[in-house]
Amino acid sequence: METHMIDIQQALDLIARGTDDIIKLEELEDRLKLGRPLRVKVGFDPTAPDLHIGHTVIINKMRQFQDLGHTIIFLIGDFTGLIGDPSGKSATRKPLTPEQVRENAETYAQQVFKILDREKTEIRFNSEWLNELGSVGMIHLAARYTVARMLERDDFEARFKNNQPISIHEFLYPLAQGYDSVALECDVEMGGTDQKFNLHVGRHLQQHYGQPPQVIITLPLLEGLDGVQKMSKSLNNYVGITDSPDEMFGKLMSISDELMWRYFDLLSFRSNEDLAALKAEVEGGRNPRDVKFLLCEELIERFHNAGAAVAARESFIARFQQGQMPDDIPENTLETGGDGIGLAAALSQCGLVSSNSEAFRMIQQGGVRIDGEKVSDRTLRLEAGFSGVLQVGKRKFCKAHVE
RNA sequence: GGAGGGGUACUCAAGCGGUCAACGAGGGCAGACUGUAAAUCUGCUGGCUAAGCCUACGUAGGUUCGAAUCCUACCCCCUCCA
Repeated sequence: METHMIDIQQALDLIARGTDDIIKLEELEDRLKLGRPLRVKVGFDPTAPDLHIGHTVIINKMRQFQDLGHTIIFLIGDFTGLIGDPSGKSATRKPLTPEQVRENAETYAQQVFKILDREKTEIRFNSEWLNELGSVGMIHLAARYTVARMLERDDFEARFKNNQPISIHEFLYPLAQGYDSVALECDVEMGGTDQKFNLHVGRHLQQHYGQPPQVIITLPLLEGLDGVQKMSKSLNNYVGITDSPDEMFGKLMSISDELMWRYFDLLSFRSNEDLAALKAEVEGGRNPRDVKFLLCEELIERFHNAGAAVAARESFIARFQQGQMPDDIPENTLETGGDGIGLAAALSQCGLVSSNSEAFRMIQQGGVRIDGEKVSDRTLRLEAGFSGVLQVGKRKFCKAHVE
């Protein structure tokens, strides 16, 4: 491969865009000058195969590396998954069976190749070499790091100071992850900003094993729809990349104006000049809603297609600006043996509320409608032969038939 | 091994014999306003055959007219000392 100085500078600029930190930039430059495809590792947890747009921040970056001719190692942490990344959460993970891991990996692949180039992606599992390592190997590995250094890690330090428990095995997580870099002879490892410590351990271990230390690149974590906590499925503040176009549109429209710009920065492929222009327009009086439409459409186009994006926008406008009912209302037939059914029970059976008690509450609060008409009588019965659209709140609908 | 602290609803966190289906905060849901935004205001936030009843404060018993609150045993968690 012919490489020229100018190409390298361009590559560096592209890689650096949107990153949080690169350690070290000079080393990255040196590696690029080698003129061979670099081995770039990114690790994923095997327990959460449903990717959301927060994950795509890094996946986009992976794609950029591929476009520059480098090799992406999509590492599935099936071994480290037994430990669970100690960052933040304390829930213990249930070990997955090899079949589950394989299934999850397959799901990952389907989703991730909407962005990545399959030809330039190596999918690996870290149980491959970590099982091999054995207890003796693990002890040797553990001997490469000190407790004091381990406690430098922010979340360990905080927990230690606050008398929160830290289990010994949690120390093994960064070591195992770091060893992955040794086993794979990585040139670069990328991760979220919360991964910085783990990535550093990789550098450290590689040096012990006589390898040049990997360059580490951290990327910002995308905030969830609430704009505060990081996007995650468990917090239910995410947009899944397999969400339907309508879902994506609705969820993305619900983010705050401020957050919208963050999403543009991290998710949009628009140029910086483009974004600056949009910002200026909004400041000049353009309705931010319409700019948010652009964001929605770009992302839906990416994960579905252009037609779906337009359709989603139109259905959004019809439904929420003009108050029309959606076309795809689920239907439900309620068997009552001809006696009719109480409204609360009907709502509950249609799955619009989780219990009769909740149904009563919703009725009391004026959140229930039948065919668009607000209902306030909690004792209302739907007689046999009834057929109509039950609605709870603004977005839950069900077409019910009573028999 | 010793000493101490703790286990309360989705989460955090009060309560420490009745007025506790359990303060407060966060989250969530609903209503108003709207751009399904933010902000703000209001209400709700265990279940049921629903003005009544049932199940809930780590588990199992006990004391009491009455317990989340007292007693006993057990389980689990944390800290400190060894």
